[in-house]
Parts: sequence; structure tokens; C-alpha cells
Amino acid sequence: MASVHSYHGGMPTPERTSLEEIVAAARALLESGGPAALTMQAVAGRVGVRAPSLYKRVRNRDALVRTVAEATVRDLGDHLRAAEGAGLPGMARAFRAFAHAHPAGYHLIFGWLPEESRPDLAELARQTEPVLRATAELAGPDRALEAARTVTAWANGFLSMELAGAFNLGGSVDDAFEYGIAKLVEALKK
Amino acid sequence: MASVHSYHGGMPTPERTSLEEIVAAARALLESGGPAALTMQAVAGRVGVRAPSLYKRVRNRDALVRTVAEATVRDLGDHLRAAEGAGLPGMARAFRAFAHAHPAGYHLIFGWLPEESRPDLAELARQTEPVLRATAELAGPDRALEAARTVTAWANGFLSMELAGAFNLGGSVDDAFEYGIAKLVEALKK
DNA sequence: ACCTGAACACCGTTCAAGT
DNA sequence: ACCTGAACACCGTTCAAGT
Repeated sequence: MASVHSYHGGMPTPERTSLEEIVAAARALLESGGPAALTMQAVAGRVGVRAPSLYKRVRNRDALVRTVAEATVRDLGDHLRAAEGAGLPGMARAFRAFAHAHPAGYHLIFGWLPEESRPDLAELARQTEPVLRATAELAGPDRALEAARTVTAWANGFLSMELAGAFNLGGSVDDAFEYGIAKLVEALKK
Repeated sequence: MASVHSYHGGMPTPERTSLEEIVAAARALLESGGPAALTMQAVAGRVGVRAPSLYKRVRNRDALVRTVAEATVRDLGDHLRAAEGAGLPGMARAFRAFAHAHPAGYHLIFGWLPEESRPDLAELARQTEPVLRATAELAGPDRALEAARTVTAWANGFLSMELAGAFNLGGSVDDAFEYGIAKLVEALKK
């Protein structure tokens, strides 16, 4: 039977894309060409519609970027949970591998974006809970929050600098990473 | 006497602006309205010329952003040198104060930018040498580089997250900062 | 109900023409 | 020698019109 949403008797236009497809296209464009490559026209072309059609599914470009950022936050959470058994050093290495695999998405999480594009911070906190659990065990419940902030700040800063090439002027980046996490674990022990 | 550069006898047009003025205008726009506010037209308007005239002094917008980033790197170096007497904790606090005072400029140094806009990394290394000197004293010359990378990564990540609002969900941000620098200094001692 | 072409405002950038 | 208007290509976004 015909849908009640049909216009006077005809068939409604079938959907030619979906939010999921749009977000996937946006992520792919972002990773391959940086933020400048993530244009509404490029996304539309990749999913087989014209740019104005995207506005049926996303409010605007900033909102699309935010959706991409939040998908990336969930991915990061998956990686951290998968590494939780390996302790704080294991999670730090998983974080680093994640940033290497999705550098553009990584910068969406921790970079500087217009208010509208920023991922929900409560969700970020939720996805990084494995770190909080590890620091609670290490530093004790009173200092778990400060310790988690110290570790996440270090990991985040290290990856920003590494991806920006700021560590390319000598020395081993891997050594510096292992040195850092070892010193932090040692220092945070209660 | 007339300049040899004069066109058949007339006076050359006097300069109506300068690179310094352009960079200052760009920094002001960046700090007050973010990267989106740093348009060639807005810069031109602020220095009293039309946008095409800017191309006499800067190659393009990316190059202007790079110049702004490098001016900011030098400013950061000034702040670090001024705080060198206060040791690593003092320099960390100076770094934080600098980021608070110039959040947009700060993101130009450590954020993710197109290749053309990135500040020279060798200059960044030079301006952060006070940190290297402090960590050399603390951790010993063999580990000075790794120790400096650990501290700068932590400070950079802390400020990125603080400015993004990622620490607004409970606890004292000041406490977390002091906790972090204290633990780091302790951990890096040889 | 979804999609599109056309249009608009706003960018960065080039260039011939002015003085 | 420097500055400008006009032009071009390219964005994001809106909207009336198509099916």
C-alpha cells in the first residue's frame, strides 16, 4: 500500500544516502586531505548526491564535523577499553597507535575548533574512564582525577607534538614515549 | 632628487602599511574572533588598504598565518626566558599564563595546520631551550632531551585540554596543574 | 519526501589599469 | 612603486521547483 507521506498519489523519492554514509565519507575525506578537503560538495559527491541534499541530514558543516569528532571519540574509547588489561602503559601505547592511524580525527578531538564543532566533553570523559580506573589504582582514589589529567595531558601533548613533527630534530621518539610513560607511572604511585 | 624607481618623472606611491602592521592586525583578529576571523579582507580593512595590496607583503594567507605563528613562538620564548630563574615549575606556570593570554596564538604553535602555515620547528626548539637546560640539570645530560619532551608534552597537552574545556567537569584545574608539575619534577630527578 | 539547479554572500587570489 | 576595481574560482547555505 502507498505511504501516507506520498504527494498526491506518487511514490516518495527513495533515500539515496544516509547519515552513516555521510559521516563515513567525511571521515575519509578528512583523513586523506585534511580539514580543507572536507567540503560539503566533496562529501556530497562521494555519497552520490548534490551538496544541498546533505542539509536534510546535517544542520551544517560545523555540525557534520562535530558528528565526525564524536564518532572518533567513540573509536578512541573502544581502543582504550581493548587495551585496559595492559595497564596504563598499554593504554598509552593504544592511544598513540590510534592517533597515528587517524591523525586528522585525533586533532578533531583535542584541537581547537569552533564551539559548534567540538565533541561533547561528557562523552569524552566517559570514553576515557579506563584511564581513570587505572590511575585510581595507581595513585589512590583521592588523587585519581589529578593523576588521570596528568597522564592524558602528557599523552595528548606528546601526540600533538609528534604529529606536528616537533620531535624530528634528534633523538628517538619511541624512546621519549617509553621514558615518559615509565616516569609517569613511577611518579603517580601512591 | 627623484628616486630612480619613479615612473617617468612622478612620485612613487608612499607605503600605506607595513608587514609589522599587517601581522599585528592578523594577531588581533585571530585572538578576538578565532581563525575564521583572520580573513585577508579583515586584515586589509584594519590596516587601511584593500585586500589585494596585502599580496605585496605576504605570499598568501597561509604564509601570513605562519608569520603570526612564528611571532608567537618568539613571544613564548621571551616568556620562558623571563621565567628561567623560577625553575621548571616557574616556566610551566609562565607557559600556562602565556597560553591563557594568547589562546588562539598558542593553538597556532601546537595545533594542526596546513604545512604552509606551520612555524619553523628549529626556531621552536631554540625558543624552548630554557626548558632543555632545566631538564638537563634535573635529569642529567643523557636524559635531558627525553625529560624535556616529557615536560613540554605534558604542559602542551594540559593547556590544549584546559582551553578546550576538557577539565571543566569537576575538580580544580589549578590543583591538577600543580600536582602534575610537582610529580614530573619528582619523577625526572636523576 | 527527498532531491536538484539556481542563486546569494563571502572567501582567496590574480591582474590590468591607475597614480 | 604601490594601490585598486574588477574578475575568477570556490566555498557554505537557502529555496523554489521538480518528481
